[in-house]
Amino acid sequence: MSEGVEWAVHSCLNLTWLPSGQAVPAAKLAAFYGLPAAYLNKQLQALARAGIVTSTSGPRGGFQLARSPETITLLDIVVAIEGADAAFRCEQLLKEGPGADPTVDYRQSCLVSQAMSRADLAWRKELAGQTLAGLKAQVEQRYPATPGNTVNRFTALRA
Amino acid sequence: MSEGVEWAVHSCLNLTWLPSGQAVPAAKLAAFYGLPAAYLNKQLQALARAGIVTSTSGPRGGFQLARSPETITLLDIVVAIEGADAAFRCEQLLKEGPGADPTVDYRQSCLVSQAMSRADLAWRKELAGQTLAGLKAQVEQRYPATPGNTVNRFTALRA
DNA sequence: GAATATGTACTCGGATACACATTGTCCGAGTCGATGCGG
DNA sequence: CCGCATCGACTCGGACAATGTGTATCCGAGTACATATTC
Repeated sequence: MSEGVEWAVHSCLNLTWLPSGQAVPAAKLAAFYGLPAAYLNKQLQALARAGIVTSTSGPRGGFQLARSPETITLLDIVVAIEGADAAFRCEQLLKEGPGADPTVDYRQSCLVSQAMSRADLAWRKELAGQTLAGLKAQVEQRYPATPGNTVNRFTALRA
Repeated sequence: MSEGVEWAVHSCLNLTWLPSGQAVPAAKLAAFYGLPAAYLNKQLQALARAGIVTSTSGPRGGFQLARSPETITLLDIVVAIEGADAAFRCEQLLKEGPGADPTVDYRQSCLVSQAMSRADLAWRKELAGQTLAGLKAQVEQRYPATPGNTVNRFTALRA
């Protein structure tokens, strides 16, 4: 899986602690973890295309969450970065096998493909069950200093 | 995910229908689906290293299942080809964040990492629940002609 | 003093290189079976 | 006829290229703010 997923999730989480309506430039989100700014920008663009964040140009511009953290799941973020395709893609080998029917879509009927799809579905279900708001709550309960630390660092980067 | 996984699963499944003790060369397993022989051979080597199949050199040599299909899961095959690493690998971004503790292993304590691990675990659990024997039984029930067709094609390839 | 035109700095966005992993190919080491020879 | 040495063909195994995807970077288009100018 692409490394950008991790960056995107942590960056979105950081955005949840900032006052609503405030945009943060990619450069600051990147500096927060010492990441390459231009490349993180690319990932944020993907999040913007997926409707997870909104982007604003010019001074005082940047990125902010497009909707409430309760409505953003980890799956949303992963799909935005990695694409919607399943990890296992059936190439329909059975089309070349004995007793093959050219009219059949083996992505549906192949039992191997079905088993892989079930696993993929279980994975997606687990990710879809975690919202950004839920994650935020967990962090705040376990590490109460995090929200304050985060805001402080962002203001410090303002220099 | 690597395409070799699909090839490996189908090839292993084909092996379950052949008489026990009979080795099949990689060239025939590849010809069965019209795959590049040398590259499939590479994947079969990985299965051999993982103890899923055994390899025999020389005439009448080839590959055969190393153990009973009841003891071979889809997860075993996927791990043999793809490696044991999880799809999401935590790079411990939090080490660069505010309030970071250098002695902490954030692959364990980071809640993002934990959520991703749970999803990965659900995926693995689903794959581990499917044995080669179970898959074989499903195919035989739904497509009773498959075992015969498979053996016939392999003997035809003997020419 | 207020409104407006202008300049400037800042931000995203896409186009452009680089690196690595996956995919694909090839040839050599080893092994088994067949064959021919000798007993 | 039987046993054995030799030969040959077949198979895996790892080393060697080609390709595609992910990673990283740079520069241009657009925007909002601040400033200077004019009424």
